[in-house]
Amino acid sequence: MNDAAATLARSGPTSANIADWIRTQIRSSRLVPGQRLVEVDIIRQTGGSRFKVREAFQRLAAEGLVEIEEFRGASVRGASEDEVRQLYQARALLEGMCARDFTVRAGAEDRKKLARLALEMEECVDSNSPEKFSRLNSEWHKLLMRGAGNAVIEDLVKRLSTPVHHLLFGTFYKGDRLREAVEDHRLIMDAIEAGDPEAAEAAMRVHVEHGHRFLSKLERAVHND
Amino acid sequence: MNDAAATLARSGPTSANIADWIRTQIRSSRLVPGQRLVEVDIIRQTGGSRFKVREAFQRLAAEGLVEIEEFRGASVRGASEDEVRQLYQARALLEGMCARDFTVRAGAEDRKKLARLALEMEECVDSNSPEKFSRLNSEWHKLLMRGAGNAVIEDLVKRLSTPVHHLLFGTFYKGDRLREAVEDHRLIMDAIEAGDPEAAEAAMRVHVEHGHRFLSKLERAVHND
DNA sequence: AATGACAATATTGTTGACGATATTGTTAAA
DNA sequence: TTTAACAATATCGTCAACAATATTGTCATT
Repeated sequence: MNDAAATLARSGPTSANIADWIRTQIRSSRLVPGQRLVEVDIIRQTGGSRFKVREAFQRLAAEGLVEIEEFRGASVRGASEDEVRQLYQARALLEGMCARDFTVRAGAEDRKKLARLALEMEECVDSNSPEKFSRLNSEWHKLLMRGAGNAVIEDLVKRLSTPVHHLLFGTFYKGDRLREAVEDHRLIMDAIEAGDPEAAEAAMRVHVEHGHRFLSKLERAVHND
Repeated sequence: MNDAAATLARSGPTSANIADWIRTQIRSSRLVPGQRLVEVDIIRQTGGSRFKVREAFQRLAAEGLVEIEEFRGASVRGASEDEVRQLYQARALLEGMCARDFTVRAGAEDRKKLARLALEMEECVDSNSPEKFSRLNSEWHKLLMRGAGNAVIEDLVKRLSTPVHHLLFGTFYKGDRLREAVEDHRLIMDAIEAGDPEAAEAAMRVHVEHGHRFLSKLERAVHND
């Protein structure tokens, strides 16, 4: 039994576990922006103590995911359209840099793994399995950043991504978007394999910008319900 | 009396105040990497309650500024050479983008303010006042990002900067570095005033990279003591 | 029925006490 | 003198009770 499991067994989830749980709820839009996070509810659903729940709130507040008001507790913070734009611009720059670095610096194993992930994702389009695609996609982006030797950037991008991913879950991934993403990935992989860092960076920027556009369209569609 | 002051008066500093205080201590290297942050000490020095101090720790941990180990509490987290490299690369990209956006989007007042700040900083070189220079410099960078309409990026860059600024304080700012920075700023201002966003972005990247080199030199010098 | 004052409840903020763990100091044996 | 075992202290993690505030419900008045 590892440490985490041991801790879990003797005294319920840790504050980090609870924070993760909340993050997941937000990403899957079981918790929507503006919604209040009542301590007792979280306690019931996670089994954590009140103290740990509050610690989790603090961490999430520092990440900008929730907002804490005096005597009103924590609530899910939504991002405005302009904030989303800035976040995606930042991502485009940072991931673009990673694509460039990966082209130059990555080891042989990471290159192979990245190619294999891309292939698996292509298969997901045919078999129409958006959840698997979503998971592989996260893996792919993470591997690209870490393989480029930029773990700090990876962490940063993760933080940037959380507050806007509440729409990109499960059934929302339609066939068109999947095909577009696969096409983008192929361009990036080609550039990497050709050893062309400039092209890899440019292609990655385009890819992230595509994601932004797709999200904007989605939000407009939801808004016009 | 504003809200913050009122709160302060009736019940001591808030957890955000304490977090700020700790951040300042770290930046001014009164707290150095590896050093443990003993709760009682912080309580004595800030007047906050233990609960609030711990909340502050959680926030700082989420920002990556301190590390929390079980039963050993919080300690200041130092950045490795490679982490510093990644942080500066991210800054170069993000601030470069802001310089570009400022050139295109900034209002007339912000442009004027930015130019005035740059002038004041030039005077600081002659009068040899590094603390004032440092303050104005922060102002200048902040204004550039906010004037570009990228407040989220500004916040992000602030977080990126904190863990590495412990050396760039007070007397470390030598005349050479000041002159170099002023020269960089002048190039950036020229590009902005000429309405050349590409040049502004490029000049800003160079400027940040200069800052990185300077810091590296400093660390090597300190290390060889 | 609509509105405002007031009470009841729900929720959060704060404090203090207690147990758990790490760190330091002490002593005795090799 | 050095080291290992043990005790003492310092520090941290957790919890439960209480205080402060917000929210909701009720009732009388218009």
